Amino acid sequence: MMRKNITLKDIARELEVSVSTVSKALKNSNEISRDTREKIQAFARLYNYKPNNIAISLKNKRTKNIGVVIPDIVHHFFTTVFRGIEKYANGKGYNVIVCVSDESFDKEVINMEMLANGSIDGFIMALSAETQLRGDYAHLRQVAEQGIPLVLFDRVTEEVPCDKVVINDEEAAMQAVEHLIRSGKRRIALITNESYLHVSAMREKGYRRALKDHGIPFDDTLVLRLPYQFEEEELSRQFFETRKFDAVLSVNEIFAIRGMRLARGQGYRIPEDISFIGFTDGMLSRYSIPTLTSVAQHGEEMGACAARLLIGKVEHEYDETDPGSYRTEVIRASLIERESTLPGLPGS
Amino acid sequence: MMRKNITLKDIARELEVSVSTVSKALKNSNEISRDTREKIQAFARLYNYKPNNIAISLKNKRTKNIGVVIPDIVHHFFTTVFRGIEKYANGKGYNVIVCVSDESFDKEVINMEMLANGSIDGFIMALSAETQLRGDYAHLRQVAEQGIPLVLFDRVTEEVPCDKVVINDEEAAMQAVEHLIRSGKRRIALITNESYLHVSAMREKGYRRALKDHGIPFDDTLVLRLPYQFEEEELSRQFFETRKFDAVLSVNEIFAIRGMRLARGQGYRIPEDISFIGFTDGMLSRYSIPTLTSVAQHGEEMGACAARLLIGKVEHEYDETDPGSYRTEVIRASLIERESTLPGLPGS
DNA sequence: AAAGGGCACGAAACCGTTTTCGTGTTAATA
DNA sequence: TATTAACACGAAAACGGTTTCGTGCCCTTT
Repeated sequence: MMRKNITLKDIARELEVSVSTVSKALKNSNEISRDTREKIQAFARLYNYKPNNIAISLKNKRTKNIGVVIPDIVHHFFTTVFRGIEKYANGKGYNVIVCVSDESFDKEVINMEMLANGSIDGFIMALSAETQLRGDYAHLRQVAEQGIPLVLFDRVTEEVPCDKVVINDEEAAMQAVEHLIRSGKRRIALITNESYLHVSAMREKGYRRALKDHGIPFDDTLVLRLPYQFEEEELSRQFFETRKFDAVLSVNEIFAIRGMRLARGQGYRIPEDISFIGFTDGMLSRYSIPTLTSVAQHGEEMGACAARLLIGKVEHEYDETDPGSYRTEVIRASLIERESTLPGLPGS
Repeated sequence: MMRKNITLKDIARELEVSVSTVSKALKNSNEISRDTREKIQAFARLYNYKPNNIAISLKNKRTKNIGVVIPDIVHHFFTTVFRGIEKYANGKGYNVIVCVSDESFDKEVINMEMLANGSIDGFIMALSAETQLRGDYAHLRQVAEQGIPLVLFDRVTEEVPCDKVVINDEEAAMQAVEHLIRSGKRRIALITNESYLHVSAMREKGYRRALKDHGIPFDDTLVLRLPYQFEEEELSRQFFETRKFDAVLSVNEIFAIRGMRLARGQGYRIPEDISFIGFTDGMLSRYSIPTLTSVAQHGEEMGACAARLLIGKVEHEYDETDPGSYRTEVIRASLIERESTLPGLPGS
């Protein structure tokens, strides 16, 4: 006895009034007499009337959906951001459609096209690695031209004019390195990925600047560049065996954790012999042995911020050709000190 | 110069034909002459015509969206399942709308109602803790009555007739305990959460059965029940200080990792003095020290299976009053052996 | 030459709302 | 009593498609 959802027309027929009357009555329009209103509302309640979202969307060209396109969902940072987005959006009555680009340019394009034809009111995205590598942002510009608001977070590019939410990567890396220097370390290694990721480049920049500011020469042999999320044990092993350093800054959590394991395996004490700091304060940092000092990115805050910017654009008019109407919000990272570093000197 | 998306009507006006002709031409209907078809198609391509998804949804009462309601998104297992759902659904041309219930009954209800009015073609859900605690499934039944297909995974209930995807929790727990027993352990502790979660209850059942099958008496003092995701260090500490055991089975990863840390803190060697096995094979299991033997739940497979079942129901007629039309798929868990357990005796 | 049959296209209904613009009735005003 | 305003409601268009059912025209057939 599957009772299909009841429509305005059904109510109108049953109560022998017109659909327009029903529609108005349900919105409590005082164009309709008190009597009729109450009768219609009672009937609607009785039969559990719920307006059809699709029809409403078609009518007012607003779906109350926002599209989120991210490179990966099984990833602590992205899910944290997503939580922030979802919470804020839900509070504003929006639903969230997620598409995963899997770090692939093509999937990113396809996903955006699927959604850009009426399914959503705006996009929140982090660019896939491949997209950043190719530097092809035509699909983003096209969406912008259609008048669909777009907010980029974390994995952003300067080549597309839109709202952005980033962390102060360069500064955060600097501060992390300075923290190491203050605790007496001088030979500081960097573990990063092949640098087509904008964020990695920024972090490396901060790393170099901190060294320079403290008169420590940059040594390229102390930089280990690993393929993205590829378990290249051999490269790392060699690095830890042949290079001498007393601290490590890693652009992500995994590389740091794997580094710590290798270092311990080779008999180093952490943090006495080698200190470690990683970016992305996830589960691993909190539960590793030793626990990992890390740069917290406040993903939930980023997500909420991105959603706020997007919904602002969706609900209010703006001139999308005016670069001045776009904001870039910086969510400041903070260093969470744990066992993998020595405390800095007091008074700093 | 925001050029809005072009519509059938625009094309029709420009080419001086009717909308129906345009519609048919674009679908390559041979009701339309070759000439006209080509002209219209060329024009459409030139102006980058894309049909409006919302209009299509309204017309054929199919949104090609599926709704996923899960208790938490910053959670390795759920995101893994989600990835499976997303991949399969995307392959079939579906988009996925995610709502997070935050383990709250009310949010679960509200989210479902938001989506049930035309936004989606079907639901995939894992029940919130609070919903299971209350045992109130009216919102699920209501959705089913509306003819909206529903698939439950992992956090399921027998009280709602629908498709389900579960793991063989009881059996997997049994096998884990047997693995411990085979490696010579006899006093096996269980760390679980307050058992209104169906899965936890099942795992405890398997734990008990394994003990019984091997003639080991069940000892209630060896069961530690922790509040859900609540960092109750004191309870755990007491447990590890006052009870004597040589192995631990934990219903999740976190409890196991925290247990290992406590045990090591008290001078126990792992796995020689105490072995550990945890459920949910996530990041922590792979990177902890020692690495944690764990029961892998194959989340991605579960997700794909759930999506397959759902889309099957969405696209084909079925009798929702016939219990025989519902399937329960069991995805078998597998034990991943790592450093936290001794290998079982050979030949087993 | 009349009948029949394709062919190529258009009109219109429909999906479920919202919203504008009448319009008939009643009550208040001049 | 005639005018007008307020009131309560309905008709119809609109959102952007799909689909059914005509229908006019031309060509073939008897």
